[in-house]
Amino acid sequence: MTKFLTELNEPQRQAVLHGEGPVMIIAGAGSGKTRVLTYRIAHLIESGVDPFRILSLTFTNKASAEMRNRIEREIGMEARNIWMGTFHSVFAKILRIEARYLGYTSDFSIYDADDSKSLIRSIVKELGLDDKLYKANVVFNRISGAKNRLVSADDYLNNSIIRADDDAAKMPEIGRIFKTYVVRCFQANAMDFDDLLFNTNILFRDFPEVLNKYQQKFRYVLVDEFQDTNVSQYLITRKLSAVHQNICIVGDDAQSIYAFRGANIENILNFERDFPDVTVIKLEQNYRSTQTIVKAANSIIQRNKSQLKKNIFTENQEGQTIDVIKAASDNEEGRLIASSLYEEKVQFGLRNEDFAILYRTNAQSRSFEEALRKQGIKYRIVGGVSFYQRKEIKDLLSYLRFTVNQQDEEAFKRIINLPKRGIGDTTIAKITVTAAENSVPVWTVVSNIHQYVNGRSTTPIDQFATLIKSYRLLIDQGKDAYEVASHIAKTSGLLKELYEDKTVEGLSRYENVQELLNAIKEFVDNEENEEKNLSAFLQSVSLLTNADEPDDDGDNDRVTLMTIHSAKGLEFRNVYLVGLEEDLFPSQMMLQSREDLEEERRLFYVAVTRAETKLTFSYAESRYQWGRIKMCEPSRFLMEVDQRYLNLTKVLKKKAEEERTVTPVTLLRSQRPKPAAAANTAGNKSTQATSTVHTPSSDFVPSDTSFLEVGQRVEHTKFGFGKVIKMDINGTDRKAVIHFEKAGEKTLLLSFAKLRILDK
DNA sequence: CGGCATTCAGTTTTT
DNA sequence: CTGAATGCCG
Repeated sequence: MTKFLTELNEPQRQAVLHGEGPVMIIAGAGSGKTRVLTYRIAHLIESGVDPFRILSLTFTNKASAEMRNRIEREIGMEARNIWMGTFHSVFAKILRIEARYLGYTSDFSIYDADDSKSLIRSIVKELGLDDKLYKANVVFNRISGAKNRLVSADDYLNNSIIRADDDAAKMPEIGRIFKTYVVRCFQANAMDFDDLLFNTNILFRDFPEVLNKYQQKFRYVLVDEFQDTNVSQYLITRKLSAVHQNICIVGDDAQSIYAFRGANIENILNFERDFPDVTVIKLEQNYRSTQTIVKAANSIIQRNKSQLKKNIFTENQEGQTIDVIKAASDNEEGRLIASSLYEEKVQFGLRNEDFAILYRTNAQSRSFEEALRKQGIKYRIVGGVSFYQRKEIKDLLSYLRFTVNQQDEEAFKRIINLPKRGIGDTTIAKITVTAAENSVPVWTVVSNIHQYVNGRSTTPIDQFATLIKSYRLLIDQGKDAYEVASHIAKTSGLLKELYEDKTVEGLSRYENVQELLNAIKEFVDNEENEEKNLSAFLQSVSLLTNADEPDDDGDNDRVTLMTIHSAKGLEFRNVYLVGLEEDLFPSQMMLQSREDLEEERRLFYVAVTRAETKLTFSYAESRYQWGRIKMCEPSRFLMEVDQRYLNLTKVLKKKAEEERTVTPVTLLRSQRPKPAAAANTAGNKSTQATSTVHTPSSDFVPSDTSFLEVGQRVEHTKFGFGKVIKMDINGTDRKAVIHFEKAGEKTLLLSFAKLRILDK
């Protein structure tokens, strides 16, 4: 026990050894937070606390698995018994146990975002509202936001401020949709992600005996990544620790990047108010990164107005400056990064797993995949389209879900006519509407179809009902998840349909379904799982996320490609932070307010602080999007970093290769002429040439997104006016052939930095 | 009802 | 460009 205490610095030791009472640990990036949490839990258990009475909440399954492993290494198998997991998984578990209090059964389904949106779409249609106006995405976000603030549908309808807001957005009926949505979820015996937290709050609010049970049970509550909790989550933890007062929260306000999901930095402030005798410990020494990286990171984050005061420092070496790579296109960016990575690997004898490529959006992975594959560098993508989101997987899972929970309307809608059995949209709508009108689950209508729909061809529906009943029987006979699932896959016709599809995609879909069946087999064979039934499997699977997928083979020496969001909590020797272009990062959609910009800046901070030894930035001047080329400007964040820590040599080197169409290297932004002025210039040679006024970034006025396409009139600072006559967008790189009037000849342009797009 | 053609919107990040 | 949603016809 004492052995690891010597490895710790003073505040770390204090955090580990802190006994009873609330404690808040403000842990800067790279300050050994996970180690402190691990040791703290190990210490608690070694000093006699029953692992069953420790609740440890994290944000990702990965983080919790990681911590469990590390604790196991310290104290052995007892670690298994700690209540440890994500908020969603832990409270889903509790809700299963206590489901009857809320009128649910323990077999309730969990709706993912797709299910929720699909339900919202049906409701909008049923209420006769305009689906152009009430977009599923928007409505879903409103509802989700409300639930995360613990605003129920009734509260929503009664709140004049919210209603005024909706009226202003010309969507006065959102409250009604919300209300209907809640009723329908309940009838379907289903909860969405937000309900898992919302309903836990309801459970603890309305049933004090249940709350008391868990308050007594959990003597110690620990919350990691506290800066990312929303109100709903905070209230749960506050209630749970109200008796013992042993709550330990760990977080870093500078790394709060989930405000879009309802995370609330104010929770940290609320915490000090709600637990006045809290001990605050700050971990400020960074053990991860070089001086340069830490200082660069500080220079970024200090621009944010809202932040807790702390001083992150390191005693590590100074290290290299941050390379900046400029590429003409997203494909070139891929190639430059791949070759830089290769050089670095050879020069320093590194392994693939020492590298990470981080980007803002999942869609950016493509060019890096291509380039790495060409270089023969193995990589792994975290995120993207999740295995469990694939159509064929969701289809089989829907069969399983519906067999377990026959009230599950969304699962029903997926499978009722799959494979085709002659039941069309009209019939399906009739069934769901009838169910809603009579306030009964869909299954009641389906299994008694003659009572509800008279006349024609109800036979396919009867057959479907019989089929499901036969599946249900297997569960009631006590068959395990694998037995039931493989029987369903074989007899439902799903597998057969895929098997007969001999296209490449069809083959891979077939394999995917087999893979799911394998996963179920593994689940059943796993000794650690007490329950082997289908319900237990579905429960475990519904909260998995794309970051939790197993590595496909044993080869872990791979470069990691992922979004910055998924990189939180991780560290790599070398980090490439790519796609540093205005509107992409910071995201255009984020630039509504100062708070939004600050969140993007924290995201940038998170990315930078993932790097241990070497950091490289890159950006592209043009990007392929929706079959067109989009011009890009360097991100304002590149200019916000203290320039002393940047190394622009790579940019300069590129300049030599790139010949005639090169932008100045200085990280200044060229101001775009106002659209009105641009219209006048079009086709008028006598107008003065493009004035590229260089101004500091703070003066930057966001321009309209500009696109290049065939027929587009353009102006180049050197070649004058021109017109795009051909675009090669299928090759490895995008090229545009442009006819310039002044030059009198066709010119192949690879770089578009000095090209101005004129209005049509 | 099912199949085919056409239109249209969409890419922020994740539990 | 792609995938989803809509519309039309047999």
